[in-house]
Amino acid sequence: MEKKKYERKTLQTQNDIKEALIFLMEEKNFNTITIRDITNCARINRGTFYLHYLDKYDLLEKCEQEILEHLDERYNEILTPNLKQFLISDTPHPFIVDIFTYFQENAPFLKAVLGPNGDPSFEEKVRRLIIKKMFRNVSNFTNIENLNMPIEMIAHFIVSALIGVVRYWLNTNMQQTPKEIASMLFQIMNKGTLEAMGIKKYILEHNISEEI
Amino acid sequence: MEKKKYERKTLQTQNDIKEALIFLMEEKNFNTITIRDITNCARINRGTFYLHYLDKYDLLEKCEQEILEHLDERYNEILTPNLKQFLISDTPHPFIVDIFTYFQENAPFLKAVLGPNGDPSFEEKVRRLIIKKMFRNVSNFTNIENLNMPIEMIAHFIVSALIGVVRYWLNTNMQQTPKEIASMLFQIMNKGTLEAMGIKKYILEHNISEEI
DNA sequence: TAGAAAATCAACACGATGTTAAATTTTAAA
DNA sequence: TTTAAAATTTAACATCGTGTTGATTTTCTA
Repeated sequence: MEKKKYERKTLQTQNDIKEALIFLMEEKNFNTITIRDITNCARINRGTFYLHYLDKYDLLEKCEQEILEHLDERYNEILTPNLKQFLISDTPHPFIVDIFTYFQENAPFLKAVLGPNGDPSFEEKVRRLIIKKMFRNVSNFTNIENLNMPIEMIAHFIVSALIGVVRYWLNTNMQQTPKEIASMLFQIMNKGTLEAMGIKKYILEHNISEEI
Repeated sequence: MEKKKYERKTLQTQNDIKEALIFLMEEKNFNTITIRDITNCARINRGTFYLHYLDKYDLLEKCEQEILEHLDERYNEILTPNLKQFLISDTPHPFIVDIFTYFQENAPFLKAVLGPNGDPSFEEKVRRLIIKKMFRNVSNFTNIENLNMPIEMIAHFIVSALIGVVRYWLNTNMQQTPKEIASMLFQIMNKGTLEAMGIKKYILEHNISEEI
């Protein structure tokens, strides 16, 4: 109680700072953003910034940590779902739908931090988190030893593709619902890319010669 | 002739500077690297740096541009290959093999610039370049209008997955040959991820119940 | 409304930046 | 080997962002 006396004001200031950072990151590179830029944008004194954060990297990391912790908490209870839906339909795994939903809720920050002026170490942290969640039980459903490539490689393939689709989706202003985009993602993953592009079908129908 | 009199020395200095940048980027964040760090590492005077580059961002961009131009030139003559090999075998597209080969040749720089301390705008440029090359003729092999998702989305899926596999490969010190890793990538793309992970087969063999 | 917490303000030392002019070293051609 | 041009070095400079400090003002809430 006594420690949280004035926390409303503090939180307001910290929120102003974070919003200023997100606003600035949408148009200029994080490297070129100065503390003064941030405090001007947040309409606070430059000294105030240092009452809350060590430096701009500390600020960025705390913004990122917030996202990562929410993502982590949000999916700790999700159990391994019905596997059949992977195989017989395009119904996406609810874990993936929730990822898109959460990314949609935090679109401005994530668009900035995953964008060309963003922070590649954040993307790596997201990759690691998702791989941890998605692949924790994978050995229950396949013999890893029998595969002719490392399972980690497939994991990186999937997670990079997932984040790539997220980035595409954010950059095209989220024309699809989270469920729709997750369903599209699942179609590509399950059918393979050639089938998803309709190339297999087209070649059969048009009887394309072997050499072109 | 008269203009290239002393270019050997100039090129040597510029090369020293670039090598110093790559060396430093392997261990510390680009943002935290100073001009003095670079010139100390390259054993040249700090002022000399400014005879060659505007600032460290100019240096980074010129290093990146070199890679991108080589990538671009290298594949301008590659024709659309036999499409059947996409469908009936795991023989990877020579374009993809060449990407891995070129990335292997420039592993130290690419590992650094695609890594967590790297430059996300470079990855975007690589994505754009590869999409341009890979998808220039795609409408010859499928009816884009009939797809139930945007072809650009599939393009971003594929290219992000490709770069994800490249990153995995670089970070695990390239245990596979370019042809091997490209072949693995193609297996995942063509079979789909579930089949590549052996999950379809496992579930059929073990008769796993619908709910778990 | 009084007291405590938070934010502001002004001033400071510090270090990296980018520029300059003069001196020095390196290079390649005569 | 000499020599003139080119490249680099050196030292000095103003500028800017950083992070800190102590005194002051504003804001909140009890």
